[in-house]
Amino acid sequence: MSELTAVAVSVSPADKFREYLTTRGMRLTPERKSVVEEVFSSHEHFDSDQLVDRLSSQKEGKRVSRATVYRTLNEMVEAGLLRKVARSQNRDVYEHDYGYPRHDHLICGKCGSLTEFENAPLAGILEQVATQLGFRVSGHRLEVYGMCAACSRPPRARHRKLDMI
Amino acid sequence: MSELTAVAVSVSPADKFREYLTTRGMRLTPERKSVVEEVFSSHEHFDSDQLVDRLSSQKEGKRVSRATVYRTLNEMVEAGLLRKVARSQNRDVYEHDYGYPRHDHLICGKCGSLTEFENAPLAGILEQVATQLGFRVSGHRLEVYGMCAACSRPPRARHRKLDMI
DNA sequence: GTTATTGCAAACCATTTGCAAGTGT
DNA sequence: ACACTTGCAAATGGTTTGCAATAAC
Repeated sequence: MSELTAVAVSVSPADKFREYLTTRGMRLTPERKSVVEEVFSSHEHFDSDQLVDRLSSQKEGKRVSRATVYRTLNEMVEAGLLRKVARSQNRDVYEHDYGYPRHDHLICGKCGSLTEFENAPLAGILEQVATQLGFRVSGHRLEVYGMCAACSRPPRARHRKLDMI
Repeated sequence: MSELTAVAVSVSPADKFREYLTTRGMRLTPERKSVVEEVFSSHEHFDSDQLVDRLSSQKEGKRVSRATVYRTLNEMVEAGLLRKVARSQNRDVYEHDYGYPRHDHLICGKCGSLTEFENAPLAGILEQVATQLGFRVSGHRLEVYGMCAACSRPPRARHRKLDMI
């Protein structure tokens, strides 16, 4: 078993961030560390405001100013740790882009739930289309709108066809 | 040949808008008419600012205040005439949603330009994925990010130096 | 020391809104 | 008269930025 592999998968978001910061002559300060750790403590989507709240309710000196949160989030996007996934209620929404597989979303118009899915052929199609138009792809965002399984199901027991005869 | 068909396709955006406005007890004022007509005078994507400019440079009394442009654009989205297609340079970008085929976009991260494309297999894939997850699709939004042909080209190549000798 | 970084408050900026004056019926 | 509209200017609200104080190297 390769040690390299073990090492590769064990690079924490904070380490990955430090790596990126170093190449830009920047440091992984306590504030930035707090932000990265808080962000990667849960896989939920979030916006800047929610993150500031979560950082405010921390025990001790973990508080980080709103300005620094914004600045750090931008750096994390640049570093490939986060991705702006959508705009909801006039706010940027982020999700993990590191240690998490690429995926797209089914968005239920009724209950608002997000369902993630992966589809390999998709990327191929996009690449092909883009190439034809001389466009260099760096990423994409795909949101499929409709109604999720739960919301499609009638609230009560389903009507069995036989009952209708 | 059916007259009904002829009538159906001849409904102008302005008429469609008036129809919608009427159902809400609103009127197709000269200002609103100017906006609709300017918007549908070209198939290009546009943002509010560009539209205000276009309306300002009109000959006579066609000028419409910024506030009214914003208000009217929102109504047109509600009426199904326009669609907010993306956010570019921190601005909402609109495109025709009436009398125009469905398509997706390549978005250049450098110059912000939008390129449209149509791809039939795409819808099939989405339908298939969704079905597997019990999701009923009603629509989607796909934005492909990257760099457009013009921006990928080295700066020199853009203006041909030979012409300047 | 020098350079990066933080927090605060102010600035930004696209979009929205309150309101008084105007317009069509 | 009445209800809808407009344009102006002011407000909103998420995000960015200038700057002086602070911390890491």
